[in-house]
Amino acid sequence: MQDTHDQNSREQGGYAPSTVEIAAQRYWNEQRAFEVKEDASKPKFYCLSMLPYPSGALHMGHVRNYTIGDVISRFQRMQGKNVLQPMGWDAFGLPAENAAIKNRTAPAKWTYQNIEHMREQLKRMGFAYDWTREVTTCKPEYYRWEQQMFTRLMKKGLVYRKNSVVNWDPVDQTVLANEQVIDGRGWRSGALVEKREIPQWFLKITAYAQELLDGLDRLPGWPDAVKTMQRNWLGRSEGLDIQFAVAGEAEPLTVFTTRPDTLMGVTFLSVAAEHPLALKASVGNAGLTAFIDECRHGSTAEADLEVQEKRGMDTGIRAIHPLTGDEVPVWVANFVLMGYGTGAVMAVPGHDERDHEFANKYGLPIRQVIAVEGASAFDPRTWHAWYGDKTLPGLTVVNSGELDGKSYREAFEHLAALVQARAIGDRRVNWRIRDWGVSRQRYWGCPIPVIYCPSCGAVPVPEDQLPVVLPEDVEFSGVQSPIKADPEWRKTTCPTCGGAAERETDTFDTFMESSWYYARYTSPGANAQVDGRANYWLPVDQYIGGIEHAILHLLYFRFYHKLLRDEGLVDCDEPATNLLCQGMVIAETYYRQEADGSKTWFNPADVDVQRDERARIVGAALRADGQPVVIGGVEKMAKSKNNGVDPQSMVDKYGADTVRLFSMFAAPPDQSLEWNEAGVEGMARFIKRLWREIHAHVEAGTTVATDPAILDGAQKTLRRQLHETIQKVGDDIGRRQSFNTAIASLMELLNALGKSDDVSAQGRAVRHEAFTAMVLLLNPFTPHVSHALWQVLGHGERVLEDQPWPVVDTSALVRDTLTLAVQVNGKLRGTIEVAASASKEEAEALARAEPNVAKLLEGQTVRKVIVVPGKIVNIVAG
RNA sequence: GCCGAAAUGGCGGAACUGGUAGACGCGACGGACUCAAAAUCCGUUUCUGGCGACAGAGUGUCGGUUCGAUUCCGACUUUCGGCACCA
Repeated sequence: MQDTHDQNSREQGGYAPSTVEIAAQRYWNEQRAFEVKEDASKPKFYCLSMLPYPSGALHMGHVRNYTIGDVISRFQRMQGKNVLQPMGWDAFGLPAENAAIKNRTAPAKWTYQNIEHMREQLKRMGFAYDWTREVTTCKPEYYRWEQQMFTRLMKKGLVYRKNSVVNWDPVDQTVLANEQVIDGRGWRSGALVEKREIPQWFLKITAYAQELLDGLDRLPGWPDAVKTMQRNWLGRSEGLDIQFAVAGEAEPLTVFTTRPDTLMGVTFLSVAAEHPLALKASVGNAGLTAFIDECRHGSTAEADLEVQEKRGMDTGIRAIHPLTGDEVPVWVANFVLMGYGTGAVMAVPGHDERDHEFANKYGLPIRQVIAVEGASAFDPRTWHAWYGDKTLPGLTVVNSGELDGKSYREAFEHLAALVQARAIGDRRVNWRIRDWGVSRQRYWGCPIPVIYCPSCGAVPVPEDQLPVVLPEDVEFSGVQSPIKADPEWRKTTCPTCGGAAERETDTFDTFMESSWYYARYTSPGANAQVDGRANYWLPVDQYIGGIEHAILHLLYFRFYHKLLRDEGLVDCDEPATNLLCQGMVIAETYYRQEADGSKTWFNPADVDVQRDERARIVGAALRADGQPVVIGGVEKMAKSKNNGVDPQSMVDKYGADTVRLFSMFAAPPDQSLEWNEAGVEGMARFIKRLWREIHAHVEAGTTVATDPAILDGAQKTLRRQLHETIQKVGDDIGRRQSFNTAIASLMELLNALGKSDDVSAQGRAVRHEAFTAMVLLLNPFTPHVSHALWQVLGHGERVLEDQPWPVVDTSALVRDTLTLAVQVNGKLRGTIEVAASASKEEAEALARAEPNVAKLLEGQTVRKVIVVPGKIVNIVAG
């Protein structure tokens, strides 16, 4: 069906986006243009965008992500590469369960419907995907290999089960995700959330921590910000384990510290509320029991724990300081986490900021044991940054007996030797990263392939019994997982002894599926997790996704790749050589304050803005009633602020090429992109203009080939701009990934072409050369209109990705003269034209002769002249 | 709180390796075409002063290095992303 916009366009000169786009898409489809096979004769290029969660409809974040990937894919194919660009669905997850409760549908049905719809939307965008490799992670033919890998890792000892803390909703009797805990309460029940320990499965990512850290140095194609965040997340630290004997206990309390040099400043120890010692001390101690119970409330999220008020209580237990033999009290503190290290830390309030705050609050002693040359006086009441900085030059240990006068390193080595000799500790490398907890107490996920046998324990499901299939046709209320509620599903027999046994009813973290999908795309239909084709395509040459995945997904992705490698399934060490993290898509928000204090949010599409005489926005009004609305600022597109712009409506109105072009033009890929419909119209104008200019050019008759030898000055200048543009667009896409400036230079070229009205044979020849190149240069961004205009230019119907990228004629780039800026004392005072061959002396002479400059130099002494060839002359005078 | 980013005209952004700040687009203003409108085309558009040539100021704030700083260094402010069960 034709929309009105197309009809208008047709009357006005011909560009009808939906006709053009559907025709191009049909042609690609018929040609199977983007299906690829392994081909050893060509360099391969694997371009991968993070797969979407099928939430219902494509949003602008998807459009942006996938347009970047498509631009890079089409560009690389035009460079002669064998390009793989696949797409799939990260189909398990919490939103399907929420939708299921709301709509009374099974999560599977909702998910599959969403996939159908979103696949059509992706196709309408014209992305060059090889759909024969599509992956849907909630299907047994996908997740069975994930289950197989897990059972193999169990046998290798890379999997273990231990107790771990979850958010427990005591009213709904269910585990909550961090997202479902709002201000310490369950989002549905409103009940105060409790921490509860339950047994869960873990993958030993810590066994690969060192390799994950070292590997970052071999990833020059990853952004430094991501590598830095991963380094800090891994958090390698060298320190000592030190044992403190506990009065009346056989077992000592072991703490890990990176600051053994401050050991003499220890005035107490802190343990987590869940620490066995704390629990033991609380028996018969009502106050302590109440405090520990209170620590159980609230969320498990680290951000919440870090900002909560630091609180503690003396357990009454006394530890023995290993150097002095003095008694030091053991406190329970709410900021010590059982999951970190040993769940116990030594407190040095003189030289640790958190301990300092804690000690001042509870009146615990504060001791200075570190001095720094030239630093302020030590005041136990007031924290100064130098107290806790071990890297400062001139740091020496004080008030510490045998350690006095030592540097950080000397004290560290001294104590390392001492604790080793006395067998009360050792050197240890500690990591901040914790093992990956993969158990989820949810239904819509991949079943964990484990069987619990009363006599054999936890047994992996044998490979010939995989997959363990998740039933899809279920009643879902949300109170409990259907496979947990069903007394029959779990019943099975033990693979080892044959006795009655039960299946694990937890499912995997959905990061598990998204950690290896990139490898599965290489091996569609393989009767293994991946097959030999993986080593043709891997590693991924360009990975594209949101910066919000900088740590978790991208670390699990790297970890899982190493697991695949160590299973002998892939050869390389890292999954992706280049990474591009795109920014968010944001939009203006508008609202009205309601009488009850709530806000009603209005979509930007329904609001008009008002401006003052200087074009500044001074207000906004709802189009429907003309009454004012409050401008709420630019924020990430979200349902809660009603500022989402539906890509479908934009494609219907302007066409996919315009939407693609705007999303690549409005901002650099790694920055946030503000959606602005007036800007979209600007892109539509550009495409329409190109369409009109090319049609007008072709209708004016035939052309001859360009003969550079006989061009006049204006023709040479235009052709130089053309070849400068070819050079810039190739460099901007291929090296800089600066798509917005590539498009800007194409707009400048069209502006220049529009200004020339040279109808001579060579004038038309240069225009023809320029239009032909432009259609190819624009093809990665606007493939549909390029497909149509290529035929208009008389080149026949082609898959343009098989046309070679335009080649720069370097002889066309030569300039006879250059413009230099002339500064006096660093301030611009004029410009001069110099011959390209001019010497520094000639440039300086011309600069001094420039009238404005000469006037300023009158009566001044020239002290120095700096000439930067081709750029600037700076005359320092006074 | 910790880790990582970002800040430039009325707005989105450009300036790639320290060398003419504001390319390109939007918006606004003026004009052409039109009976009129839409569409299209042309021109102006950082701020202040000046008829003008031009002068002064200017890239979040404060300070530094340099002949020259949006770019490098130090301190700070604000906003955004992540913080392990949202994906």
